Amino acid sequence: MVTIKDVAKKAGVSISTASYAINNDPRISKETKEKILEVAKKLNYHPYAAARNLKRKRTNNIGVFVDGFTGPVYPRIIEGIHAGSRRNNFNIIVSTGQSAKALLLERQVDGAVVIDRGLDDETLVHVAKHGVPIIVLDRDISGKNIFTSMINNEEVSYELIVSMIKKGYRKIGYVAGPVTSYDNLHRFKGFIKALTEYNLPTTYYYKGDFTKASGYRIGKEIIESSNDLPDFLFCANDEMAIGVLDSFRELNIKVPDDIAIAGFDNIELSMYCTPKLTTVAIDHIKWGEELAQALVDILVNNATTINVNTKGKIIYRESC
Amino acid sequence: MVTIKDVAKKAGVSISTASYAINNDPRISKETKEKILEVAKKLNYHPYAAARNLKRKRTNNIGVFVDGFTGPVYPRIIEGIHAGSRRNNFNIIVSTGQSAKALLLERQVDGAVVIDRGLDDETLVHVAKHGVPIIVLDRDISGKNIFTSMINNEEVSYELIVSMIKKGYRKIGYVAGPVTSYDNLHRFKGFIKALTEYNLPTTYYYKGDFTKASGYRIGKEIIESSNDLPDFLFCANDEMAIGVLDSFRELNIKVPDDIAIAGFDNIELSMYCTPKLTTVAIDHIKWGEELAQALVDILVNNATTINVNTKGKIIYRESC
DNA sequence: TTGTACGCGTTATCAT
DNA sequence: ATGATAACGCGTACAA
Repeated sequence: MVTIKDVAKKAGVSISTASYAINNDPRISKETKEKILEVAKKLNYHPYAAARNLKRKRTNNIGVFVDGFTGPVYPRIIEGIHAGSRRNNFNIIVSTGQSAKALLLERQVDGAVVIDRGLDDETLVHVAKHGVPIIVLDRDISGKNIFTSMINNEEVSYELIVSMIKKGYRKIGYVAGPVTSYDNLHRFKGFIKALTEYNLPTTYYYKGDFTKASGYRIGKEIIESSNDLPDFLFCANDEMAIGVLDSFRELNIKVPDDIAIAGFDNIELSMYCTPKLTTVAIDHIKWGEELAQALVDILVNNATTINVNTKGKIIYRESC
Repeated sequence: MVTIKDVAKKAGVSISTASYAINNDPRISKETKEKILEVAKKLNYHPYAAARNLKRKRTNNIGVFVDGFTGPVYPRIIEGIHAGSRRNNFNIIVSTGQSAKALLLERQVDGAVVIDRGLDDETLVHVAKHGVPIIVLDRDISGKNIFTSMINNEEVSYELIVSMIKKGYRKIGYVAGPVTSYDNLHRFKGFIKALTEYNLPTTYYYKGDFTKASGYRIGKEIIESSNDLPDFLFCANDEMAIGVLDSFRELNIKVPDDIAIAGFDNIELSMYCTPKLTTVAIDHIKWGEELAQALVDILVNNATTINVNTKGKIIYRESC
């Protein structure tokens, strides 16, 4: 392994001089600096992260911790975070599950964006308290050095429901995500607010878990086990909406004529399913960029608050 | 920050005893070990990765470096790699672009799976030579400590084309991915082999780049700028096939009646587009698991070869 | 079974 | 402008 020692020796300077040159310290003369950098290049020297991190007590890595890598939403947020991080010379490390926990606990990242329900509150609070700032998405948790960023779920859901009420729908149902999801919770609040305001029944409630499979199951159940059908279903995300669509197609329920449907997220599939899905669009990439910038501000500029909130935009298509 | 020193002091033992206990060294008595672990737990001690890595000269991290996080294929491979890594107590670090390069060069990973055209051969060869084993996918590159894993692209493509020839298709076209792609190259070879064998013209060739947009463009061009149309189009991946489908729909070309289409990858969308796409299924998750296992074998068991190849399976649907 | 002491590669303080 | 050296936290060879 080629170390800074080798560079120093070959360049005929001391180790500290080599280090200064490599780290752009101004007190090194131009010529020696150039000489050293040239040697470093020739030897293909790269600082050894483990040693540098140990000494500096930071890594220049930002962690992005997600539930999983599949799915239509996370990849886009990550893409954005990557762009924002690189602009600030931070590397991004994406991980999940136990890997993510280890990376956090053993301090292989300086800060993190967490969209991973699998990472327990206790761990997050602990590492945050000890100096690793954390931004959580879709989660209600607070503590020193923990920040949250959200979508205006409640407002936009409310707006969507009201617009459907004005179109004449009266028996409006909600296909819910997991109760642990902040997003789900606030979409539901908007839904309830609209129905309450218009004195409509709130009994059409179906419990899913954000997966297409749960939507499919719910679609079947609604049709097969009840004769009081809703006329419009607001699904807490697109994937469930598409699952419902699948089951309705099999059961010969016409959308939107028999039952109208809307989703949330504007995933790619929502444009390709039949009928095309009315949904709420989120600019996930831009959101990710802003998240990274906010984290960097905390890390290098000692910012103590963040203000990253993203606005959903309703996109009307064929399903309602 | 709580260090092993704190643990040792609180437990009333020396630093090395604490270290032994934490690392399961057999020479520590059961009671002292339990005592130490208890104290570590209470203090919420976690070894500091930077220090441990520096001393051990390894990180227990496996890097997964991809072109980008979006798209239907990578996330599934990553999911598999994660599962395989965790089984062996390795953490996975997913990254891209400059972040990935830095992570490699500064040795923040012990080994890596690379599916990132942006990482140049030179970098890969260099770090591999210096002891970081690399498995590359969809790429032709060789060197010490560099391994490759592939799909049986050529065979399965050949098989697909032959089956179409037997159905009576004669004017068979190829919608190509980037020429830098090994996958594309071998799918093309299978295509050519079949056509040559059956004495069919190989003039229907269209140059895309694996994106849906390029497929869309090609679809338009084929119809608008030529009066000698192919009767079957084999697309080097599903995304381009779906782009072609989109353009054909707009141009009122019936699939498969006017022109039949097949893709490759069996992405989720291929089941939802109209008509449903005939394609080649790859079990990406299983592939990822095997990749991780192979890398671990190299890392801990000093394996010097790998044998991870995945077989595509043709799935006939409506598009041909 | 446990403790002492050194070294990993780097940065940074202090002296020259 | 440059060099000598201590320190970061951990693991381990060796001594006891």
